[in-house]
Amino acid sequence: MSVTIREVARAALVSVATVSRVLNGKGPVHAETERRIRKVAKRLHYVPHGGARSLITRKTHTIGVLLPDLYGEFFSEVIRGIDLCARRSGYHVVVSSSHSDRTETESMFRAMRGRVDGLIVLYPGTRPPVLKGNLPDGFPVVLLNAPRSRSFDSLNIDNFGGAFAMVRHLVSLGHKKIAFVTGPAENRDASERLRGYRDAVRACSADESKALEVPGDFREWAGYDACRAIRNIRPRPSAIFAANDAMAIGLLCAFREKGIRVPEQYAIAGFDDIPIARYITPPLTSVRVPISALGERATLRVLKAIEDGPRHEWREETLPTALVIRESCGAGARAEDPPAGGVRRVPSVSESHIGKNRQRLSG
Amino acid sequence: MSVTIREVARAALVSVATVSRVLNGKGPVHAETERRIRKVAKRLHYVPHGGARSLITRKTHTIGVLLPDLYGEFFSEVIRGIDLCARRSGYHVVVSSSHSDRTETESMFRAMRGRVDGLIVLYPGTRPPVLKGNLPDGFPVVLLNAPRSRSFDSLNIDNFGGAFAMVRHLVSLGHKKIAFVTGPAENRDASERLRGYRDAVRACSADESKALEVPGDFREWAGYDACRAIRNIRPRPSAIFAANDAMAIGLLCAFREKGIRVPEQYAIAGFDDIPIARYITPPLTSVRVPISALGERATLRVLKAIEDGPRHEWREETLPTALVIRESCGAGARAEDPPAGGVRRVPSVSESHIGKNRQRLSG
DNA sequence: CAGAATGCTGTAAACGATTACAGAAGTGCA
DNA sequence: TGCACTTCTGTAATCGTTTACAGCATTCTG
Repeated sequence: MSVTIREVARAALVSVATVSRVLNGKGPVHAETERRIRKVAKRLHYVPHGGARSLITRKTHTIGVLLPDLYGEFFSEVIRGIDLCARRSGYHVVVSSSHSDRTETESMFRAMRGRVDGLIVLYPGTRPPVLKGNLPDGFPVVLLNAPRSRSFDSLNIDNFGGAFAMVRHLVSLGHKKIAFVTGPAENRDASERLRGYRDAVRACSADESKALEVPGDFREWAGYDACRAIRNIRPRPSAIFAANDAMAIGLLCAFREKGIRVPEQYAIAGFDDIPIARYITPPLTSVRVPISALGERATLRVLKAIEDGPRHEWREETLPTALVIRESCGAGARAEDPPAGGVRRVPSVSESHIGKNRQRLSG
Repeated sequence: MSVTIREVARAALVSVATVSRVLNGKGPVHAETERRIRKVAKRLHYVPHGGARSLITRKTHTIGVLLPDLYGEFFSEVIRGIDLCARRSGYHVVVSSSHSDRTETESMFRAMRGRVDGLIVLYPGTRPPVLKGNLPDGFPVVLLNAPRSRSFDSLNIDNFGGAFAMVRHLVSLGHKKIAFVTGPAENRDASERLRGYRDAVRACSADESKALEVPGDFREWAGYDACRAIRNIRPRPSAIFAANDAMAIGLLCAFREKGIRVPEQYAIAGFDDIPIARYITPPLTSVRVPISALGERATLRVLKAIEDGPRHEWREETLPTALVIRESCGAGARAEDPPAGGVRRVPSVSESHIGKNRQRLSG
């Protein structure tokens, strides 16, 4: 069906070795022969078979990314970070997403064998998929968002610290009763943020109470829904910290419908600092998360693991988050926000690249 | 380095053929032998080499997706559609993203050879990358968002129709002067939406004027920025149609800061109907785009092309968009919006699955 | 009991590339 | 002319699988 190196060789009246040499630019080849081979290859639309090639070279120059079934901005942003970083080192990236259960993820590990040189794996929930046994021993893997492990590189975002800092900030504004809208129970980001909230409430001697914790699931409507539950809390909280921006936005929407003023009646804060956070009403106080930096760091580590081979040493790393204060919590620091059109991200290696070529397509 | 089928065979005291037969479940193998082989394979952490396997079977059971350097919700949503659909047919999906220039994209085509059975390609700009010559002849390819072509399957979203319908709607509300905030010039969605706007303005005999077209680039701050330009337009428009929701949100933000009321002073409409569109202030009138359906259709077509082989016939298809009317344009149809937590998407094959397993992770 | 059918296993040839090695042809030098 | 060296090219092994074919036991059938 598709043309092979052998057919090119035959048409150019040379051996496959010579064709290979020309196409890879190694070994001396007569100029005239080279010209002829290139012409034939182009005419026949010859494209080398990557699988066959990597079989013998034992290199795919590709790294794989395994993601759970997630959505939203995070997805594209982390892949962007990975992609840009990998490309700088001449690597391709393949992504496989939407793995909801263990079996699926494990089958994906196996499918990656022989197709990638290393793997970046974003942990889906609390239960880790089985890595050993589904990958060759010593295969380079970087775990994102994973509990600490002795046998793999791992990389985390400081969800705990971000949540802690936000609560401390709210307390510093005079809030004593701070409600918290949680994320989904099985989600690690969510549970770390909850932990940060709880520890900070205790540390800052704000009011502790299970009644202040309202269940959510990271989606807009969960925040919208939480409105009712929050208004029933007695004594009444003065601030609400949502475990992510989407829920904070849902909450704002519900308050507006009820005629409740933010931040006058309730201070509201989110987490993630998604791009629109500063454009909504009122601009949302949030915690900035270095998503594309996460992708970059992960890539650097997996490339290093590939380079180091079996002598690679596993490490754990945590990326810091940062408070972004806007009007929704009443601190009204609109001036601190970078000007429209300016930098609105944490500095990162790719900062200068961002916004140069990327385009928004249908949202 | 990593264990091969030969080592498993040696350790289990059988031939490679028998190991292969056991692991693929074909051919009769003595129960005792099978047990032994499985045990050894597990003990040695044997994972078959996908490249080698597909070399001989001529099947990768994988489809590739090539995306330009884009971001936002669209990215994850289209991949989701593809992934779910592919999985139902037992296919894996690999994505390669962030290709900004032609050379890069073409090198990616070549890298995919021998690693995927078919390709879904989202067109980056107006200039198509060269497909022939970078892929074997007759390779199954589905083009997304591409100009009509005789030699490939192609799939489009009805940007033109959506924009047209929105303008007609605004006119029906009594607006005569409708400003339009454009997307980036090289973007095809953007230019189709602009074309829809222009044609509709003419068809509905609203006021035509180049002055009503304000340049944008699909990002929030472009909408924010457009505020100034729009306020300088004389005579003053009464409605503003932004080429996507992100810009509409930026615009809303700028108006709020200036104390300008929406929809009283300006009616505003967006395009895409991103999830938060209904949660902002005021809820945003928009055009719903069947993103994941786009992914699904594309997958079905590429799978069909793979199945059909050389006898496959190329087709072109356009997916409809739909008006979603909310408060930002003054038609105040809040009641038409589905209730919070309910279905908020166009029906699609995967509708029932959505929201079951997906999780939002850090935004 | 002969011959066929069945069940299990091994040998070896692919798949499409890369590359070590060797050989052929040409050149330079004594 | 003979030898070494360079330049170019071809042969064949190799990567890790799958699978057609063959071979050997064993069981069935008439």
